[in-house]
Amino acid sequence: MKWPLLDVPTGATLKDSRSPSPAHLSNKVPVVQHAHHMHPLTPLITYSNERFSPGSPPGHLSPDIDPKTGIPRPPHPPELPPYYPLSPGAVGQLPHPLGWLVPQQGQPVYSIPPGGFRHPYPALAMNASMSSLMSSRFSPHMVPPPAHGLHPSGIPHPTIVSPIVKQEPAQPSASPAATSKSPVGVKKEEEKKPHIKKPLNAFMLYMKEMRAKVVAECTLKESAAINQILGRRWHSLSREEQAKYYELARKERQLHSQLYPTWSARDNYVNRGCCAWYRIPYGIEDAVNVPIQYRIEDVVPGWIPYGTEDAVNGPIQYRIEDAVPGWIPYGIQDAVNGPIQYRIKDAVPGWIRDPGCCVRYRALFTYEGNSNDLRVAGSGDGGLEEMVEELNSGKVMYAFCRVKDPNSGLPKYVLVNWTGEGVNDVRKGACANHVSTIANFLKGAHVTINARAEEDVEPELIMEKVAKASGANYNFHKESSKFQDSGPQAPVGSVYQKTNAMSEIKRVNKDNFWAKAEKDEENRRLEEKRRAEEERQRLERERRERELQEAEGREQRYKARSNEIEAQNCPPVPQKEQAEPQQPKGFKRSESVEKAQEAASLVAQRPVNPRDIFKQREKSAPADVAAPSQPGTAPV
DNA sequence: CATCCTTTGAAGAAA
DNA sequence: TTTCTTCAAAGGATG
Repeated sequence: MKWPLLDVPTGATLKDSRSPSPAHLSNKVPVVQHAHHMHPLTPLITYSNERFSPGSPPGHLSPDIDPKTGIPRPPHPPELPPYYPLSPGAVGQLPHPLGWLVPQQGQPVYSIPPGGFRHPYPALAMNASMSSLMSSRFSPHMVPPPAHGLHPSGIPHPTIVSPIVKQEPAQPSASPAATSKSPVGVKKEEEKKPHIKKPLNAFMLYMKEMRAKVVAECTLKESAAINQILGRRWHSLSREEQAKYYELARKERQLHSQLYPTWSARDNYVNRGCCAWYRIPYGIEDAVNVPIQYRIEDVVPGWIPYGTEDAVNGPIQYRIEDAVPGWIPYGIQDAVNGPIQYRIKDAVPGWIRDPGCCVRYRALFTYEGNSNDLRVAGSGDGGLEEMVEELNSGKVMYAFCRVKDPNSGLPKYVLVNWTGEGVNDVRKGACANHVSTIANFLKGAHVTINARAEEDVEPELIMEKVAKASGANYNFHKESSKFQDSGPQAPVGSVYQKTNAMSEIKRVNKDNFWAKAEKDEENRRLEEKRRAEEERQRLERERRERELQEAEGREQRYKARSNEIEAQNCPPVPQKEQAEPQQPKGFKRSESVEKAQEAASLVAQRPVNPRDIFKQREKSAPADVAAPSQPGTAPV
């Protein structure tokens, strides 16, 4: 889902928190972006199956000969390998694998960002090779820190990229110049604050190494398709083969944490910190002075969009005079009282389903004096107990509180219509007419409770009702006896006595008038609730249908692409489920005795003889050969 | 030109 | 503790 309202003019564009990073918010800044074949962490050494064995020091950490280049490599401390793999397919395009020996060609590991970090190796003893590296390439103390994340060699370091890619959308300093991709603008930004990338995980390392190979082997160039192939290949790798990438990833993380001890993955989040969830410019300044930014075409004079939109009615706007710094209105308001506001830090980024979803805390509403103006009397993070304490026996109040459904564990919202015992009857009657308005106003409520005394709002009682409302664990013994006497009391039978209408009316008028009125009101509320529920279900149904259609579309696209991948005659993807004879040449799983045993056990569990499968495949081979000419019919 | 797509795994936040 | 979200890379496809 996109934010239709929020197009920040400075270029510090907002994004949906659930969608991938926009390119300009991620790392695709040409001036600092490394070539795709460059590993972020010094791609100096190629992976080699023969030379790496998990559990023992990696082969490349000892002095040996690079099988590809024939050039000897120096030793390295095993606990801190500064060298990282190089994509084999990219060897020819890259700086020499031993570039670190040749100034201007190699890249260091994470360079020291300007502004300074702590010593990159706080806990490491420096051996001879290490010290030589440090003196020539690593020491931030001896070499002036490179500006804007550039290595002293002049080669931009891939791990540190322009800060603009991750800047907060609402940064006042985000000038248009800084957001352009001009080298000058980027450079300036980089000088201010570098962006340290995440260390690559095992799969990313694998992907980096294998991508070029896969691309070379098939005609598909689209990365998404290549990634699918790589993902399948990754799963087909043996544990030993994967282990080396996990090990490399582990070392990468270790090195990263040593170089950037204060770095956190959260630093790269577009929205940082709990109080910064809601980075949506909402038209007023919050406590940290986020500037006013919203799309001009969404502005109605005198009104401000608050960052979300109703699926049906478009942007929800609220009056400027109702804005309260640090607070965001739900966008729902009645005719008189203006919007209910909630704290920015309580906002859920991305969307607002209903008011209840936004209320991560309880809220209490009451009237302003004797007027009908509703105001927020209090709010907080406490539960029902705290809420009960704040109910005033001299006031009419409405409490909205989130609780946890004891059956499902899901959040439920409770609306308490509170009429204090000390409220005079005239006021009671007047406010009784507001109940339905309130119920409509706070649509998210799953349970509504009409209370006059503290015993009506016992947390246990409320939770019982919540449990009942969820439909599970229903226990009629727990049913309140409140309304039991309103049903037919007399037994049906020979002793049945005809009801005297007049006396009944009299009795009702005298004794049960208020009870009846309350019951009528209750019924009305139930009816409204039912309608609201129907509406909700309708919307939910529509949403499901929409999602279903989208899913079908995706499925079709996926199938089409899969067919295309097959039709492209890409390198076969070894499947663990397939019989051993199907394994492509060079696949080294059989090298592992453990794997062979595992495979044997799998074969033994098969109800069908793999040999038969193989024979069947042989028989159907001619048909398969014809498949590429008909991509649409190719097996997925 | 900006964004999406697509993969897995690590980290952090939220439930 | 479990679940969800974000971001790492890549570059063609898409709007």
